Amino acid sequence: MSHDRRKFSRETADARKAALIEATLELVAEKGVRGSTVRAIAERAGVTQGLIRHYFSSKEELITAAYERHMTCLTELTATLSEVNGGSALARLAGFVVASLTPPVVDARSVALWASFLTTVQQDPEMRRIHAQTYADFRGRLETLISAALEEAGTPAAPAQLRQLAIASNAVVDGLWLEGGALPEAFDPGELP
Amino acid sequence: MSHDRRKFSRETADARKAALIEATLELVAEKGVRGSTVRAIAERAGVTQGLIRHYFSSKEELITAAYERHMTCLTELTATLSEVNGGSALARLAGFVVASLTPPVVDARSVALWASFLTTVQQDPEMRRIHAQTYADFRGRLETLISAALEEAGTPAAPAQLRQLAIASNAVVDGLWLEGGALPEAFDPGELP
DNA sequence: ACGGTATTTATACAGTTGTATAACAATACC
DNA sequence: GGTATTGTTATACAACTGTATAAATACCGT
Repeated sequence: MSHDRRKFSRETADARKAALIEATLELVAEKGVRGSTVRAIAERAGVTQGLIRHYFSSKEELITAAYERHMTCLTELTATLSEVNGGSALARLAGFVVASLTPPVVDARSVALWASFLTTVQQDPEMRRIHAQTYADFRGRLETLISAALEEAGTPAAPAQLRQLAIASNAVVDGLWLEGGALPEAFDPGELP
Repeated sequence: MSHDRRKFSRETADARKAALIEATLELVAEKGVRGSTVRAIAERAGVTQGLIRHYFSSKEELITAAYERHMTCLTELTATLSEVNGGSALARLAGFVVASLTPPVVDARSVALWASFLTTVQQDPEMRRIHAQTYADFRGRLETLISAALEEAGTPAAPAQLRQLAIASNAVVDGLWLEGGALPEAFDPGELP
């Protein structure tokens, strides 16, 4: 009568962590951070709940890792998508902006994740750190591209001005990204960029 | 040794409900819906947890009521603020849009609430209903103002076109509102409108 | 002043949650 | 093939959460 012990196969640490993180992101997008229980996450990843603690020392650490993965994936995705149109510095800058305002970067799930993580970011210092770091990375890439484009145009800018330009561009892109993801039906394809 | 029973004063049903709803909104903005426990809400409202069930049949009903209150307050606030500049229909329309894109309507807490409620709205039919209703109300006011402004300009529009105009305006306002509240430091005062 | 009412508090309870630990078994290694 | 390693499961536990109910007390009408 004792329950049969469930079959399983061993996976590499990286594969398991990735599966757990992906399951976490799916669930957080649907139910929020507090609604994503370790049991539900484990079930979606196809494992039992105890395994989470084998790879992450706490739920908080898993959430943190998932947030970091999501954010870095977003900027890497836009960077990769923008690389296809090489050519002039201006074209590369334009490609980066367009990529960041086009699916799959602009995406309802990503905005749902943004919303779900917002509260946690406001309250947890480690989440704040990751937020600041990933934003700085994205803005840094933007700044580099802007700098190259301005030099190419023969109108190079001072570092302080560059920084301001990057901040402003980042704000516009962020806002439009949020808007596009939150109200997907409100825009024709290509209208956002 | 038995704990002294805490003193209390009776309040009207409306006052208590309002206090409980305000406490709920504060907490939801800080900790999210699931992070806002009935005990924490009651404590912030200065009562004990049992009282919540005396005025709301469940936590879900309280959350629902708080969401509805927040949304209707937002549109009533913009409507009130826009009424000061009466005059031409165009001026009233402009006032409405400007009010919806200016503090205190544009506000970090409101966006935090938007984010916190998003997951619940996606999952709970009653929350969805309230969402649809309050959005329809806001867009309806917008449509009325647009209609009046167009008639005033001598270029009245057909109902179908009016509807489309209202939808588009609503999307732009929503997006900018979200942007202004989420990235408050990114804009100079008055830049958003 | 005083009893009745119903607002408010206090307490209890079952289900869920994150965490901790022991038991088991899939795989690598010899 | 047998065995050690450790990835994985199963189980336990205390804290927390929403809900339910009984007891108490502030206030209104008389």
